[in-house]
Amino acid sequence: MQKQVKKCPECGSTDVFWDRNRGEVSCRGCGFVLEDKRIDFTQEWRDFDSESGESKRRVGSPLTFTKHDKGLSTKIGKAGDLTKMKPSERRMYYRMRKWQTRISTPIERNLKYSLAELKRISSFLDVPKIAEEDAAMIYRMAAEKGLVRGRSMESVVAGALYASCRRHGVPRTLDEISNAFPLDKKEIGKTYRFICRELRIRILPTSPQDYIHRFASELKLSPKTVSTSIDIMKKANEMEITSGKGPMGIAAASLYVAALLSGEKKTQREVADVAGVTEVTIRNRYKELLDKLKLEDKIKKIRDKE
DNA sequence: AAGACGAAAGTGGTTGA
DNA sequence: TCAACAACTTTCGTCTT
Repeated sequence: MQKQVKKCPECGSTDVFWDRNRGEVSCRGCGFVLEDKRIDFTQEWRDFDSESGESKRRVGSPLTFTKHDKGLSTKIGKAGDLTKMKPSERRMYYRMRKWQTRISTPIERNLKYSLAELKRISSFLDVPKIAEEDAAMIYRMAAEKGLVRGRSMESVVAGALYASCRRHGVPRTLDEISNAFPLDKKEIGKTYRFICRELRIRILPTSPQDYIHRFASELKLSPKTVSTSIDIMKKANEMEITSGKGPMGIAAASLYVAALLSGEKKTQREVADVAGVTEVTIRNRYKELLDKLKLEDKIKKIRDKE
C-alpha cells in the first residue's frame, strides 16, 4: 500500500487513517469520515472531492479468491497440443481433462455468476475485502447445501453479504444492502435468517456503537458529541434499557441527545433519516434515556440558555 | 410554518403451547 | 400451526417555538 496523502475537508489536517475493519477513512483530528466506502487494494483512492477533475479510478482488478474456481482456472489444452508428447504423458492429460469437465457441475456454474454479482455489489458498497471473501465462502456453503434452490440467486448473495458484514462488524445496514440489489429488505432479511439457521452461523447482535461513527459523520457532528453519545450508550447499556431494542434506534437516540447537550442541535428527522429509523422510535428511546439517565435537568438548562 | 410530542392502528418476526 | 407479544412503523392530530 502506498501512502495516501489526504486532507480532511473539515479541519484541513492530513492526519487521516484507514480503519480497515470498518471500511472507513477518517480524520484523526476531528473524526470526520472522509470515506465510508473502501476500495480494493488494487485501486487508488478515489478523490473525496472530485472537483479536482483528475479521476484516479481504475477499472478491473487482479486476482481474487471470489472467482468461481478461486482464480485457478486454467484450460487444459486440446489434443492438438498433445501431439508432441509421449503416449504416457498424453494419457495423463486426458485424465486431467476428464477431471475438469467433472468439476463443471451446475453448482460451479452457478457460483461463477453469483460470485461475480457478489463482487460487483461489494465494490459498489465498498465492503472490506475480508468481509467479501467471507460472504463468498458463505455463499459457496449455501450453494453446496442446496439452499439456493427456490430462492433467487441475488437474495442469497445479499443474505450472505449481510451475514458476513455482521460477522465482521462492518457497519452496513440492511437498508444499504437492499438498495444495492433489486430486492426489498424483507426478502433479504428472510434469506439471511434462513442461511444463518441452516449453516449454523452464529451472529451476535450488532452493537449500536458500530453505527455511531458513520451516522455522526453524516450529520457532521463533532468528535466531542460522538464521545458523549458513546457515553450515553454505555450508561444506557448498564441500566439495561437497551436489551431487545433495535441497535439503530439506540444509536440514533444517543446521537440526538448528545447533539442537544453539546448545542449542535439536529432535528429528529435529520437523525432519523441518517439512521434509517423513524422519528417516533427516536422519541421513544429518547424518552427512556431522559428517564433513566436523569438528563432532564441538563436538557432544560440548555433550553433556557436559548 | 416547522419541529416536537404522543396516541392509535398496523406490520413482520419471535416464542411457546 | 396458531395465538400472544414486543419492537417498530405509519398516520394523524395537537402543541410549541
